[in-house]
Amino acid sequence: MRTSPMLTTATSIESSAALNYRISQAATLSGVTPTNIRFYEKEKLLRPTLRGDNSYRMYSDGDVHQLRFIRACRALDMSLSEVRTLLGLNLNDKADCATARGSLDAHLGHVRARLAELKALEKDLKALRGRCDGLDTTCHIIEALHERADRLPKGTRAGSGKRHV
Amino acid sequence: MRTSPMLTTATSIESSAALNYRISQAATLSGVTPTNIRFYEKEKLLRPTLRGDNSYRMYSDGDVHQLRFIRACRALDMSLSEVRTLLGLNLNDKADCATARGSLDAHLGHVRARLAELKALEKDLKALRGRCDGLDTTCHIIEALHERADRLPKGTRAGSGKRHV
DNA sequence: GGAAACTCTAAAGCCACTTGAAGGTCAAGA
DNA sequence: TCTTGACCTTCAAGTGGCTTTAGAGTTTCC
Repeated sequence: MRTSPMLTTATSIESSAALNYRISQAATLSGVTPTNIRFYEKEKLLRPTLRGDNSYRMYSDGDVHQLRFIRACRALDMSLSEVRTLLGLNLNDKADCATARGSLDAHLGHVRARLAELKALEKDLKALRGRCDGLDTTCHIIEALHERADRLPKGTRAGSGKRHV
Repeated sequence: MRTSPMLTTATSIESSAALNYRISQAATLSGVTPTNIRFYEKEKLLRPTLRGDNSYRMYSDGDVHQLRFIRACRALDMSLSEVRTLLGLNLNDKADCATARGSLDAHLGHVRARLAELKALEKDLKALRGRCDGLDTTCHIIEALHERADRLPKGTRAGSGKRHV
């Protein structure tokens, strides 16, 4: 990786912030892959990126910060739409603060719900696993799975396509 | 829902098991939606379904059991490919039993890993939430999120697209 | 001047479904 | 007989958050 590349002049730019980085440098600085940066742009988590003469995307320190902000939110497992909301909020606006708190509360609720599901799941799987040590002539795991199929209540539907551990 | 429909004769069928149900009846009995049954067929979790003269799919009690078996596995959050494996296993085969145990152990491992992640996440979110009650002039949640962005280590990548609470 | 390393775009693949469109089949009622 | 509407059929596209692939242009280094 080059440490101080020759930059093409970014002609289409008037703004004050210096556009010092090409996409892979922004990637290194932010910890978000180039492909993923383009994806975030497409998803409007980043402003339409300014381009140099060669049509290469150019990024400022502010852009890098924003990418890191997105990464911090994603590390908290927030959805991109939650992140989009958070990105637009003003630090000193009471209403925006309420929005942030609401968003966080909702997210925390989801996390706790999933946590409860997974705990129940672990218990269930552990019990199932405990039934079989492979020494017997019949496999008590497969057996129990078939018994389960017969006992299944009407209501319990299969997963809704979100999760998968 | 009709309780005893006039069945079209299933001409293309020699097998012994009676094909008593149309798709929506199989759906009711198994708790898997008709659309989802067709999807499972496409994904080869069900044999190519036998058809009546009108090309309607027809199901036996064994098919219904198999659907419920799939549902039981999905309720344990197994992937369709894990389910596919499990479906082919013989109750009285030592090797198959080892396969079942291996599959379950791996799955349990995934669940536990995710559980650990989510626990850490909850703690983190709780701490973040605790920073702000909305009474101050600046929002300490938004603030903390931006600080986090600046402190983020290089390595920690955003989610890999599997989860989301 | 040539090769490597970057950049670009657009499209498809992943998982487990769900939704929608456009049409065929069948039993009951007017 | 004709219509209504509840079922059934197929194929395609949408969901989320990416990754991967293909094909082509640009820059940098030797």
